[in-house]
Amino acid sequence: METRRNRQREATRRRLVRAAIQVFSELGFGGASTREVARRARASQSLLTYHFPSKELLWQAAADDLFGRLRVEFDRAREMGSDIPPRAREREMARQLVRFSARNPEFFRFLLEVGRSQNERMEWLVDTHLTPIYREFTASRDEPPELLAHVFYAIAGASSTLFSVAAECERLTGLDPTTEEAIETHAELIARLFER
Amino acid sequence: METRRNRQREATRRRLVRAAIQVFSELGFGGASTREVARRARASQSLLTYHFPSKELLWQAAADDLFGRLRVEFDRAREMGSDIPPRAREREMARQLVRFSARNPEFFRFLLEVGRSQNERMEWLVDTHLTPIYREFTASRDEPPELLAHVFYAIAGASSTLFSVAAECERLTGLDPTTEEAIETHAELIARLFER
DNA sequence: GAATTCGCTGGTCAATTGAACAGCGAATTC
DNA sequence: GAATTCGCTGTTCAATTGACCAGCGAATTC
Repeated sequence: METRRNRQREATRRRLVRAAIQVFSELGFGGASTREVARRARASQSLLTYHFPSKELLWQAAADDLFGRLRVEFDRAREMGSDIPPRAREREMARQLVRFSARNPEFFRFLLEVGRSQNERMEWLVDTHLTPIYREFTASRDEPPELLAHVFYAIAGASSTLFSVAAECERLTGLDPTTEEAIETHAELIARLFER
Repeated sequence: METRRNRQREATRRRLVRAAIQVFSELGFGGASTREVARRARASQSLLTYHFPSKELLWQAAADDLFGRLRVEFDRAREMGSDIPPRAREREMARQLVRFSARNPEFFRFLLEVGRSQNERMEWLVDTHLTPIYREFTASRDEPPELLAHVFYAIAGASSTLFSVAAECERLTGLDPTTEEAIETHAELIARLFER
């Protein structure tokens, strides 16, 4: 039911999840504190634990949100690309991936943080969110099967690293990766790199 | 002087730094605790704070060690490649980078963790260690200058991501990135990708 | 319009954190 | 061989952590 309470409730949860995504992606799971998340969402820590009874569940909610965004992007891209020849479609998909990475740098930071070691969060993320994505990837590609994993991580890394370390990149190279120009340049580079 | 005390001292510090690299790369700076580092080095926490008075300094020592390994690799590669034609040399450099990433997955995890946000550690790492490396990179490449940063991070990401998330990759794709075969396959892929 | 639900607050808890401290005792220096 | 250095230990401390709980009061339901 769409009561005023429910609307307010969902708005609050969104604020909390958004803050959680930021803090987790900046500080990692262990480095992030629930109080810092609450602070950024302009909420009390007790409100946070009310909506998300444990840090674990908060992290899962953040992951759900991020993968939801990717899902939206994917579906839109597939729809738009259904009538384009396969060669041009692959190029466009690569471009879209770069643009997604630029708009959601937190996404790959999540993946990189959790994939480092064997732990429950990694297993949950793989089983819940990553496996369906990888399945789609393998189905859309015609590389020999023993190369699929290599290409997958090469594309992912090449597309996202620039945006994942934007602050470092700017200080090191002078390039600000968040500008529209930088994003499109990178998209073009990645698309060229992985064609064929 | 090479006294017995000094030898023991250096051995202990090496043990501590090695453990620190592991823990920092797995849990990030904020997630890592000095007690966990000490535990893995089979030392007491007070011994750790004796050799490295603050967590910050321990982290710097770990970074110094990791960049030292890269420096050794670089120098060796440059030496060996001095009489090879530039085209083949670039290929071999790419291969060496992949092998280094495979043997030192902690290296890029460090970079990715620290580059996420503006903070003192990031600035220290860029100014102390990253800048000289990036300078060498730009000098050895003949891309147009506005592409250099893009290529730099594309190569870095494509080479290292597979090994940075080895645990995740194995669960997701079934491929164990730590095997010799996987490493060489990835090296070949990256070398082909970035040639020309 | 009375009863009840429920989003939210403030306070509290044990556990963990990074750091500091006073001492011990074997290795070194004189 | 006496004096001293110094690598190392055990303990302690204040601060921060994730989680829990008893209530309040406006929105909802009856």
